[in-house]
Amino acid sequence: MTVVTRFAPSPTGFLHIGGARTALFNWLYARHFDGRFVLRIEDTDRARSTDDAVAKILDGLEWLGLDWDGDAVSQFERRDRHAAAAQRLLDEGKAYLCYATPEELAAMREQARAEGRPLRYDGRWRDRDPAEAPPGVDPVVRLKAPRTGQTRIEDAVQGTVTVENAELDDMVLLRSDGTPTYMLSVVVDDIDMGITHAIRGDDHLTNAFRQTQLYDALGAKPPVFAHIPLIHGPDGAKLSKRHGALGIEAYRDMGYLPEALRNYLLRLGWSHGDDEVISTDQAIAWFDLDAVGKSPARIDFAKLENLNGHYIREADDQRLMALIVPRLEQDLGHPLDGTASDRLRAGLSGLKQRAKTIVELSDNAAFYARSRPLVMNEKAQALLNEQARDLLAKLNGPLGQIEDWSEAGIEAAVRAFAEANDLKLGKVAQPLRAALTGSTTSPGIFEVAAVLGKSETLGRIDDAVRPGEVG
RNA sequence: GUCCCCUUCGUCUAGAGGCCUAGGACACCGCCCUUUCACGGCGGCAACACGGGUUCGAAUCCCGUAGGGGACGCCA
Repeated sequence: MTVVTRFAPSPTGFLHIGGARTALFNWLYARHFDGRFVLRIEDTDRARSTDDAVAKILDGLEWLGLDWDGDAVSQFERRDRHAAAAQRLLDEGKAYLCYATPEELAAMREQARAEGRPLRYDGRWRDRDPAEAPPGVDPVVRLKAPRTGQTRIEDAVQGTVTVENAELDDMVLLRSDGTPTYMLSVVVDDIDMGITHAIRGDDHLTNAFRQTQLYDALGAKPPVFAHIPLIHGPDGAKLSKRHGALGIEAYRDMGYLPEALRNYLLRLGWSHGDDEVISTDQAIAWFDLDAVGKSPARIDFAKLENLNGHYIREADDQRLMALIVPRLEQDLGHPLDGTASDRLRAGLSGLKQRAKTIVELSDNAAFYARSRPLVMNEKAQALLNEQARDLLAKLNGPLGQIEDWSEAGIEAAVRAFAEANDLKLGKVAQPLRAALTGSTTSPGIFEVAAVLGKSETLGRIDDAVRPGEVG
């Protein structure tokens, strides 16, 4: 039997980090078994679903590299199919009309809470004659769920979980306006779409019981359920906006690479021995549900950053250029010219060793793209005291004489200069770095000078030597 | 409140009765490399929630306690 998994987000917001991981697990599972991974938009709540949210979710999945098979299915468009299923259950006596009003139900819940009883519908219309229906009330359709015995699910992650049927009430299938509820839609769609494995957040575990009852009523076999633990914030509390329940596009904007996020999310709740850096191909080869943990995990940005740094170092230069150039152009306020692009390309391998995010990479690359005179940051300014400026002024002579303007040639000249003046290399290199980059940290300074070229290097040194005299 | 689930270093986790004086990774702290910052290398700090069992032997099995989480909608 072919494995069919699905990701079924409701388009009421962005694709958040938990949803992204759920999608990833479903995707990996399907790819591992050479099955299908389908996408279903759960848009039955018309008031809260927006096209914008759908677009954002699709974009997020694409960016993450999680491709789905076939077209995304709109659950709302299948509402007739869902309603028909409810009607069938009604005809078969497995469902009934309930005339309890929302106000009535709210009162029921409130009273139950006050009395310390479980909060559930008491089934008052379950066996009542519809002839007693109050006038002017549109009924909902409820499942006539079993009241005795137990419902059991064999969860691929959580194991066997059992609940007394007495704990469950009769769920609403069709609302009073005739539209299907989530519970009904999910089950009917999962059956119709041939879903074999429902991998989703642990918050759905209790839904799985009700859904199992519905499967029974519909005479269908439930899929394999796999409820994966939720992701918590760094403080252990439920993930909220201030933690990182951000849209996936926020992670992109913070400068994370999709493969880094995939790797990070994969390791959150899943493991393969001591392996940490796991390529997507390896993940597909190794992924299975039995290695998914049962307890919730906290999100840890430090680890994500570390992984991101790793993938930046591995990334192709061409690709990184495409990521940083737009950022730089925005920062600079103008398009980059050919010289700037050439310098970036030449300096990139040195830069990417030192960046943990694309934002950092772009910021650290800016000095290659900026034109003279450079703005110095505070530390660089402090470093360029009178003594350092004198030194740089003296250094310009030997640098100007260099024939072979290469990293090695420059290094040889600077080292000779330092030796001749009885200085440690650092005494010369740091002022030089400040002058050339406007900062006290950068890639190797000889590399920087080589990339900048002779005249730009000499010019930047001049600017630093006479800070007040330039524009 | 009711039901369900979870509990190994700060964090993510390895561990499926003896291989555990509990391993790895991130973070943190040293040292090395070094022109800075990174990378890399070496070393360090640091955990089986608690209490009872079962067993020759328990992080691993059972029971309880505590803590945490989730669900309880005509939301999904």
